[in-house]
Amino acid sequence: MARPRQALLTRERIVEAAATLIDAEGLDALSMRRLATELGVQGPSLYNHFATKAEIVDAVAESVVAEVDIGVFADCDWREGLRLWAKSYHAVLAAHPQIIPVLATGPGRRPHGLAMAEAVYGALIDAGWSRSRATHIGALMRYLITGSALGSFALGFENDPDLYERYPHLHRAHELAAHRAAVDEGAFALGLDVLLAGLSDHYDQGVRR
Amino acid sequence: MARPRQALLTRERIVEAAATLIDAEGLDALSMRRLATELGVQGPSLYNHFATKAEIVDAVAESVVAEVDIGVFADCDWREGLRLWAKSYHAVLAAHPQIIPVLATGPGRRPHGLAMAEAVYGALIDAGWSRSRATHIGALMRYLITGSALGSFALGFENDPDLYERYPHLHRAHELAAHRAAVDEGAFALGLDVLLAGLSDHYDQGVRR
DNA sequence: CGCATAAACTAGCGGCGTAAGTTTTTGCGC
DNA sequence: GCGCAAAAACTTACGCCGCTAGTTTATGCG
Repeated sequence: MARPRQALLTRERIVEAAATLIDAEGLDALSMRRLATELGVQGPSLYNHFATKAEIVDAVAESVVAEVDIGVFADCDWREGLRLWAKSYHAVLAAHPQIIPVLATGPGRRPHGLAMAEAVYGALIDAGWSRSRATHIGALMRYLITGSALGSFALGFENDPDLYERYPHLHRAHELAAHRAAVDEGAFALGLDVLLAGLSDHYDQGVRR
Repeated sequence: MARPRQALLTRERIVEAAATLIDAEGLDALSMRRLATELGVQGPSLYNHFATKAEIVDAVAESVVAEVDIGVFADCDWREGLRLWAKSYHAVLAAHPQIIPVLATGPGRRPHGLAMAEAVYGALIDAGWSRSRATHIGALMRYLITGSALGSFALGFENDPDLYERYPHLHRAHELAAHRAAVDEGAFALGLDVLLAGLSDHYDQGVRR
């Protein structure tokens, strides 16, 4: 086949297929040949639309970030805005767990990522926080959100009681594996409450820098 | 060469070389052939000592975790113990940034990882926190520590002023790239202070579950 | 109508993790 | 002291991978 009368691929179709594949089978399952097959095409044809595989993965990450609701900062207290945004972000990551490592480590210099940073940072600045404090608070929220999403804590415990015999306090740790999601939810909720309450105290006492 | 009179490889030598390679050139630079070359040996010989590449990476991660000081919980308040442990963990990650993605996402079912979990969880239980709260607090600290170490926040901003023209609050964001380490340090310090202060309040008010 | 461009193709390079089978040395049981 | 299994290196090779190069053909603009 040479050039078809109607283009088989578009950037949108590629990103969509890649996102579906990643969601269903994980990051490792995404290869250029596999993705192309999924689209009814030969591997290298993808390079007519994206320069590298990393660009495709980036675009998938961007499409996920785009799902986060950043309209929540309008007309509400910065505390409430942060809380709603964090919950929205958290929910989006929970819906797309396989892409989280990319979001946790990757850049994010694409429009939606920047728009989100702008919204968070802007809300904090508008509330009266200093530029450096706003930056720190934004980063902090990210640590909490992506960290709980990575779910690495409970994930580390295998469902094997024998493993923990030597560690008295961990003798029930194997039960954690079954409750991984609940642990991360609980830790996330606790972290969100404690952080917002603490920052709120600083704010009310005028410590904004 | 068949079997040499003196074994060329040991698990220790392999892990050490892998750690050095990862620290110096990153996770992507670690391939079985490259690592073997570094050890003066052919690629597949490594499989006489480790079953898979993942096992080697795991062992490197374990050797990094082993550097964290978990003796800090002895004879001190849980708050001070957590703070000292967090700072030690943070410092270790800062010294080995390339391995952080593995620690942030990976299991951790090896002795040193378990010993660390035991120490943290045990200290919280001994202080009177409920099992579920102790679990949540441990997870929360991990989010903060690994999140700030991943340094993904400031990393996302390229040193290109033009990029931010459309985002009024981000017009100085490009400066962040140069201060990535400082941002993560600041956010980590803020997070540690706020979290410990907040948890301390809960504790003093008897809210331990 | 002509032609640059776009979008598919095929072929192939170098690298990857790892499996299989070979050779030689070691060290233990008889 | 000897025989032989296990250990530890080797070579070869398979099937992936990301990506490059060059080819073909349809499209759409001047």
